[in-house]
Amino acid sequence: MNSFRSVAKHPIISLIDSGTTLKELKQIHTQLLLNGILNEPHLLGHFVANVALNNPNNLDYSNQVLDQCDNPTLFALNSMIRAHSKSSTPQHSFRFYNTILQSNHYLSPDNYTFNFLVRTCAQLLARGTGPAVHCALIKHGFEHDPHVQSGLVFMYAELGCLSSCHKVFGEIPDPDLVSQTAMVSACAKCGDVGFARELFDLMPKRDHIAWNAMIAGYAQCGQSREALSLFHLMQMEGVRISEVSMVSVLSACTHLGALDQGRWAHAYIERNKLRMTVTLGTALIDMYAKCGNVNKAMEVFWGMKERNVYTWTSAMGGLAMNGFGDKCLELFSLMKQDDIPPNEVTFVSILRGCSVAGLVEEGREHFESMGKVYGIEPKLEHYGCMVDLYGRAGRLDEALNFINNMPIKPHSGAWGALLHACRMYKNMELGELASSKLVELEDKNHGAYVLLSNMYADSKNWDGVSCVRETMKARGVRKQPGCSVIEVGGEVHEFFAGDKSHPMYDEIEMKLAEISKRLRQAGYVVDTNPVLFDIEEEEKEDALSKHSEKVAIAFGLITSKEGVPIRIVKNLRVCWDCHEVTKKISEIFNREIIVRDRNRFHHFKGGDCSCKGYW
DNA sequence: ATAGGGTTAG
Repeated sequence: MNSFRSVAKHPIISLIDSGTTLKELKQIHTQLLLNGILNEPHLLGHFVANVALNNPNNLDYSNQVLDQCDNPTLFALNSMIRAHSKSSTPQHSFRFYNTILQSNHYLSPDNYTFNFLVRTCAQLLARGTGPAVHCALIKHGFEHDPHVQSGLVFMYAELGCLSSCHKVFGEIPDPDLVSQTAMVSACAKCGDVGFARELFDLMPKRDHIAWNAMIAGYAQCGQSREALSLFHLMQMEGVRISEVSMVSVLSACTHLGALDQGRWAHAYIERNKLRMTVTLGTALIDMYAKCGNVNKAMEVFWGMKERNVYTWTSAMGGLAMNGFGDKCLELFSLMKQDDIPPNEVTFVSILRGCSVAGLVEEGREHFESMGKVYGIEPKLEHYGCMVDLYGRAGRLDEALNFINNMPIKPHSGAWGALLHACRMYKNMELGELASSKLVELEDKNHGAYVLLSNMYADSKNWDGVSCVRETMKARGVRKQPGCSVIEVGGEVHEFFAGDKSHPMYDEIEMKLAEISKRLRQAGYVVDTNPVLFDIEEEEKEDALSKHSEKVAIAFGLITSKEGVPIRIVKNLRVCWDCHEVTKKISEIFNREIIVRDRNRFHHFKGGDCSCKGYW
């Protein structure tokens, strides 16, 4: 019917285009060889491009085909650079670039070549090569090509060079929607979300991609509330909402611990039949797991048709964070059966799983296997996990020994993990060492001081406590204010320690008094040790009852119905007393309380906590 | 015959 619109295609081109998988393309290749057709450079170029672009993760075959050709076309070589720029081996792009350069002017790179090459550099995070490619493309006269320009903005953003982004963008005489969006995204990626917003507001036209870029920018900078409110504005303006928008929305909910809004987002996705991509599924898993609903996270996980390394790693990390170390390791076995190769992030999840399950030997084996089996060099994070693994198991000497034998300089994370273990296992001597090492590395690390002071307080060494206090004062180190958030009725309420500004504060105070009373009636004695400073007992009891999570829990008890779990997200680790008190509250008020602290989850129920006393 | 902007795990 619409044949009048179709353009006559070369029959061989049609044949080549009919194949997408390697198997199909190999059959087509045989056919073409038999007919001697591949001597025609244009057709060979088209074939190579088709093979490479349809199979960016398996480029051996396209390489072989290209090798059979004496004089590959620029089109074929550009296609190879393009395919490699998106592959797991982007560095090979340069081989084809060199082929072009060494062809004795038979070929010369064009705007396509440089556009793909710039994207390769972005992918590689090539801080040295990126600017060199930029120089080369200027020499060849392509710096004013709009595709190349937006590519450069993208590349410099990936390299974290915001000033170069500004320079390139500033030289675009009349930036269009696409380059403006690239710049919005670049500024946000480099942390200047304020400027990104200014640009966004100044854009004469904004399509749904521009909105997505801005919302993602807020989400990536940790400005989750702004991300959500901009999303609501987007809805009101009637802009098209896609699965890409929802990934950022879910990410914002994850960081806020806003389970209700996350559930709403999930329902929205289903109601509007948005495409359940791997990325979106992974964002859902992460949201449910980090909002404390690990069962739902796994339900989504098992429901997915396709899973990539992000999906597996998120699910494993979620299980570990919620205390299901054994389940995390089971999942790793299945991941291997599925032939998904783990990466360095996966090993962070694995080691955390071993740590919460107390599986020291197994953790050590996984750590060893990183380099030996997978060719992944352990990084600082992994060393930190290992110290935590030994420390949590109470094997403090081995933890110290591990630190002392690290091939790279131990970072604050390693000493911090040791210090934490020292507090849990009350090893003052090692704790003092770990704390001093931590301070040596970061003299403003408040955790180093607070933990040490708490250790002194644990052993009633009040001189030690005041000594730490003096040092902190002298060095201008301030304790990070504790902050807990709780979502009620789709709204996120924030409580800072000691802050009385909440409109319902009087009611909260009454609830806190009731909690204290019922705890005392149940025979619970408030432990005054964890307070940082040596203050009067009376005040201590009061100060303790004002830790932000207790205020949030009191608020939760007032505002939510019986039987509904109370979910809190805290910016610091839970203190010992709050942990004990929350256990008791969960029993006395018969309420499940789920606290996500800086490190992991605590599911309090019936007087017990899922962390079993170690966190 | 090829190209540009938005999304996930530590």
